Amino acid sequence: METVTQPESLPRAVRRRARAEITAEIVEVARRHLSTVGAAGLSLRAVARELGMASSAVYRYVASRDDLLTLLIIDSFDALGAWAEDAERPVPRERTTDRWLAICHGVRDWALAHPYEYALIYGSPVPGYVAPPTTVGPATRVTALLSGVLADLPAAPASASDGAAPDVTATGGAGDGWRAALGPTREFMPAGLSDDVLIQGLMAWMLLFGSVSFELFGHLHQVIDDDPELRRAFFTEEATRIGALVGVPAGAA
Amino acid sequence: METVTQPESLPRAVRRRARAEITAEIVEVARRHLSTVGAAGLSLRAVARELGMASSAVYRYVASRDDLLTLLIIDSFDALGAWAEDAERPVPRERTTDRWLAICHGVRDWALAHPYEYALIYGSPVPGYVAPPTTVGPATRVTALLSGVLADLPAAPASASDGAAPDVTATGGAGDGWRAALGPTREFMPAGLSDDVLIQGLMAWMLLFGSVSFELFGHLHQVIDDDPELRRAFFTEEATRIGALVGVPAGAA
DNA sequence: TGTACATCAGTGAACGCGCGTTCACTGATGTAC
DNA sequence: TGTACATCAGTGAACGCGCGTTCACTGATGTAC
Repeated sequence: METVTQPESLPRAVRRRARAEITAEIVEVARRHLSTVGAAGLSLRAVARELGMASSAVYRYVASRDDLLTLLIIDSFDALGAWAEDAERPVPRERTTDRWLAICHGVRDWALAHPYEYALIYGSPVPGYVAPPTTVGPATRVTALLSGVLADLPAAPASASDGAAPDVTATGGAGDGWRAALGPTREFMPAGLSDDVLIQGLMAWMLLFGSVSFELFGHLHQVIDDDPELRRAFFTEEATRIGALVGVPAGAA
Repeated sequence: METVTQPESLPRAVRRRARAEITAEIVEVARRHLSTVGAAGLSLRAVARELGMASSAVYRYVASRDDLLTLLIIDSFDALGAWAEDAERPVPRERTTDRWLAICHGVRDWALAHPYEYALIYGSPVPGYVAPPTTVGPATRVTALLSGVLADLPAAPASASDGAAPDVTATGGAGDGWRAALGPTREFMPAGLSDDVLIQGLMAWMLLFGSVSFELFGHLHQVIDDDPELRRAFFTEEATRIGALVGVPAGAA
């Protein structure tokens, strides 16, 4: 009766599930610790202590401190991506401006609610830590959302038509090296997009995260009013203008 | 003969100079350590060790580890500011485009040459550390340079004339809160600038540092070609387009 | 010119702490014959 | 149904390390009378 490739015995499956649950609990506690102590101060022992287990026991679930960091990074990228997706989902597909704003605000709201996780993924690299390739997938979820909106724009996205600056395309003497630099981006983007669209898109992406980082890391202190409502209004205006850089119409859709 | 307010005895002055020299040496060593170990890992004991003095001796010069961090932060802002100033200085005043590019490249070059100092001032905040007001002055040097260029633009800076997107000024329904949020900025800028000019300037500023941060913190991996020359060309194009956002002409001046 | 005193850079030991990781082990649970 | 074996979560002690900060002190140098 036993087939040759019996898939997995039941007790083994139970154990595996338990493993996964405890690993999740470890990551969860680590995430909380991150919020008080930062990435560099994160300690396996402290996590174990809070979970009431011997520090050595954690090594059954996590290979090393760096491994735990990796789990946290993936988790954070995923949480941010999911949050932004949730923010966009209820908006009807044709309301591209509102979708764009929803995504931008989604990123900012998540960052404000999870400042240390945001700093973990968009702040200074942890010295001595190298992110493994496992982390790149989750990192692209927001990018995918943003370019999804651009793909749904009615007219030719950006280029000479709307808000974007068209006459800048030809560089002032510096040459065309920047076009070659776009190589890796072109791999991941739908074919046929002009260099101009690509670089404007990248700049919009960097400006979005640059703005959120500046706000979160305190560089808007004594620059933009501290009042949360005003900050939000300022960001809305910013996000609108960022959208305009890539052809998202500014007026209400 | 002795006047009432004798200014300072010579030996006291000598001692003071010695103090300043040793303090500078401590900061210098700390800066080097920063490059291998990051802000969170910076250790007074390690610095003392390298200087060949007892760890307790450092406390004659520096009140605490946080105090040393503050010195490093001020130092870094100053170094970045000086570097950018040096980059702009040789460019003739009327060549505004070249000045703009020189400043942008100055920021980037310094950041690439001093990644950990850059991360110290523009990366994640160090948990538990609060920057004292002493640090704000040096932090504004680059900003001053950038707005200096804008002030020298021939026509009305930005607004409806050139590359910037003019029709975005009126927001799509979100209201005018963002104008109020500009309050602190208006204090530090020459009077008479429109809200539009201010917000575009802020966005240019954030995009400049956002771009440098993204490159330095590894977010351009698999996005922009790794080749340093191509990266530089890409940044030149970016800086040109950032300038266009605030009315810096794109063509060769 | 000489002596009592003040200043102050630097020492070295100590306090009390936390860390990552390894290792031999116990003991419960499942597996194969 | 029963027994020998394998798996594996979890323990607790240990290794070897580094940290920030304090404190009583030495000893050179300058100062005031």
